[in-house]
Amino acid sequence: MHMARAGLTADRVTLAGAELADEVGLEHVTMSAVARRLGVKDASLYAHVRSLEDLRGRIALLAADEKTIRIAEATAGRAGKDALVAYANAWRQYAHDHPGRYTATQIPIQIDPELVARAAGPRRAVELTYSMLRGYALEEPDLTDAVRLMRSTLHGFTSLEAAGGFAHARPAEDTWVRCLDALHTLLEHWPTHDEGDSA
Amino acid sequence: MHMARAGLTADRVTLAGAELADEVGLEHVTMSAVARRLGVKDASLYAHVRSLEDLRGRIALLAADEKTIRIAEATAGRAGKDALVAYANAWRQYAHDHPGRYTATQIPIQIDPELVARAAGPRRAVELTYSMLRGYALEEPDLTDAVRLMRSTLHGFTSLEAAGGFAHARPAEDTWVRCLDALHTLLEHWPTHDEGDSA
DNA sequence: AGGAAGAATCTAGGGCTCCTAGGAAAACTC
DNA sequence: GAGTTTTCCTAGGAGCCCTAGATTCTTCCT
Repeated sequence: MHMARAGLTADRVTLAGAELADEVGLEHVTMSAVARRLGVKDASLYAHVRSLEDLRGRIALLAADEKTIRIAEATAGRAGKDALVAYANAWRQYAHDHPGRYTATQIPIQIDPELVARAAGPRRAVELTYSMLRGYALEEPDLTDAVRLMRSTLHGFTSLEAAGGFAHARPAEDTWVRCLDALHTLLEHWPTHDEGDSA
Repeated sequence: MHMARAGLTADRVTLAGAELADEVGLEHVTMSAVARRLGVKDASLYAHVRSLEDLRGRIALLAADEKTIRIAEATAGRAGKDALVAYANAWRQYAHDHPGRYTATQIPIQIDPELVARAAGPRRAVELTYSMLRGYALEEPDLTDAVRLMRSTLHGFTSLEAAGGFAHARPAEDTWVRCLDALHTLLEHWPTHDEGDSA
């Protein structure tokens, strides 16, 4: 008699937490709530996950992996502005589809280093940005700066959009398209260094 | 005998919460912690603040006000790239000086509307961006798009920087300066619409 | 098949948090 | 100085995080 095993595992717990985050917001992802969703007592989760903070970190890494995969698929075989647009749209779409997971991405890094080492997501994400920008003729350190600008703008836009930062006057979608245009032309005409600040 | 009155008020509670947020992080701002810092029992706070969520909202509005004031002071009497740089530096500096308050800014809006109406911060912030960008020859709707791009990039950069998103290879400071250059030239050569997508 | 070893889950409980209800004490008003 | 209002308190319920130790399920060995 009695219940069959729930078949928990660190990954299943993380997934349940991620789903919950998308549904009710990351701040409402609690041990008890995840346990309830899995039909299990909260104490049972601690065999698979060290703490709530650990769980949040795992959700963040899961999100980073998923987002990276989406971007990789979207940009595969594309170059130039095509690649830029595909990259950016995949980023934004992921944030829309998985708002809870995406906000997990933003938490200041306090994740088990061993776990981070095993997750390829964040590292590959940066690499993808680099290779996507290789279509534009940028040399280091301009390339690094461009990568950072790129990531800042995409993150800032999706983040502000999710927080309701854009008043309704003009559709965010239209602004998005124009911003991508702007970024593209900016990357094509990246201001070179020796102008005004060198002796 | 007994204690003298603590002299609490909604603003004093909010300020204590804001200070605590800067010291230990917004997620550790609890009713009990704020009460302890004020030398008071946690139940006493509920005479001034509706709930923890309400308190967080008040901290967010306080931060928005303060940030706006700093930006206004920094850009006063400046124009063009001067104004742009002053604006951006004030933004970033505020995030550095008050990390807890700044992250409060990012919480999805769920603040008492009556409170929001009384706080001029967020509205003035957008107005300031508009007037700062008037130096560049932009017409609507390009102006709105530029404002949004501007805010997205600044928010994204400071947010990623605070989260440790920039590996140590190149100093974030250098990238920052170059990004402002890039934004400036972008605003001067904002891509006009009728190119490629109109019939 | 029987039983030992190991893993997964549960029960019990401590400490902390948010928040409410109602009482005591200070400050203000006249 | 008495009454009113405001400020702060004590008391307590409900929920959450997490630990310790018991219990049940699986697996695997012989």
